[in-house]
Amino acid sequence: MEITLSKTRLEFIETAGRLCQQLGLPRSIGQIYGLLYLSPASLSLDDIAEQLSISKGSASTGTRQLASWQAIKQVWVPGDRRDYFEAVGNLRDLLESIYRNYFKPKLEKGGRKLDSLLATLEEERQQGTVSPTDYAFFKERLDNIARLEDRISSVLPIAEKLL
Amino acid sequence: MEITLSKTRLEFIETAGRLCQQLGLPRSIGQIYGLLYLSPASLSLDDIAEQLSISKGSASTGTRQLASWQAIKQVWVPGDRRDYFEAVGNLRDLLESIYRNYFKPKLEKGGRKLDSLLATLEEERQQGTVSPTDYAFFKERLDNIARLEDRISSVLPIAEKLL
DNA sequence: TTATTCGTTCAATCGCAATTGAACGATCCC
DNA sequence: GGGATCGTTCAATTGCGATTGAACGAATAA
Repeated sequence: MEITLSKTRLEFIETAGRLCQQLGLPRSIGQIYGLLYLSPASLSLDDIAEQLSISKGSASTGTRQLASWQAIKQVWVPGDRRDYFEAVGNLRDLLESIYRNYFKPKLEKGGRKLDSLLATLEEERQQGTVSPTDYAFFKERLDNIARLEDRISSVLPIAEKLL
Repeated sequence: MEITLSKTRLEFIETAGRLCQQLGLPRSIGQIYGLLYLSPASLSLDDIAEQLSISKGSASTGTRQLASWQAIKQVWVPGDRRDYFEAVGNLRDLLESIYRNYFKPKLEKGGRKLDSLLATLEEERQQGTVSPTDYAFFKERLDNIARLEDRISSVLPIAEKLL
């Protein structure tokens, strides 16, 4: 397959790559998604590696990551044993998937961590490791976080629906 | 000033540091905010550097960054020419500030980038660099992103208020 | 004035995670 | 069967950005 990327696609790929980088994700992942998002036809691993000038290893790792987030999907091309990929075009669904598979678990984990911190704090209070005034201060600040987390957890799904 | 950090504070600092790291921010910034958030008294630059075992340079850079986000504020201690810092306890306000100073500019910048991409696409269409079918495909996909961005821009402020 | 004590800056260093690329097993074709 | 073409893995490398620490200017104290 011999394709020259138009200027629009090149810029888009670059932007997507930088976006991922700023989010702390591998740049290649953004590039792969960007390439696929603006691809009328589905692409094989070798297509991706070639067009982006990245190693096949990176392409393999990146596509698997993206597929696990349901940002791209594997499509079967009859008569070809290669894996082909295409981007999930519905960004609304993608966002929903990211929330469910990424944010929500993180929030829940944060909540558990907070509970454990409050437990340690109680422990320290009983042992007298913290002064009563310090205890009161810590307790209030941790409770503040807990309250915010609860509100976020209840608002996010609503915001999701509003989209 | 000679303080021993309680277990609760130590764990909190560690957690805040890792949270920042996962968000692609310097770990030290999370640690500084964590330390200040659970500090009944305001702390000087040297206090921070010592308690966290980081260099004064890092402490200086980190505090300035956090102050620019209005996550911490400088407080004046009469008779002391050192800078003292304390965390802004109201996380609700902090979130609002982060949205206004960080997310919103990013969204606007993204919108401008998208406009420029659409412009190059039109250009390419006129030059005949892209086939009509490719053009249609690209156009639709880019428009999808634009629509999502618009919805996000209008929903986020609402979600903000719901918190 | 000189000597300290601040905070900041920035070149050098370091650490981490992304990326590479060769080796590998699996699958398909002949 | 053998050879070619897949995708995956993982140790080695690389690149980037966080961190350090010494140098610096400014402000204060002696």
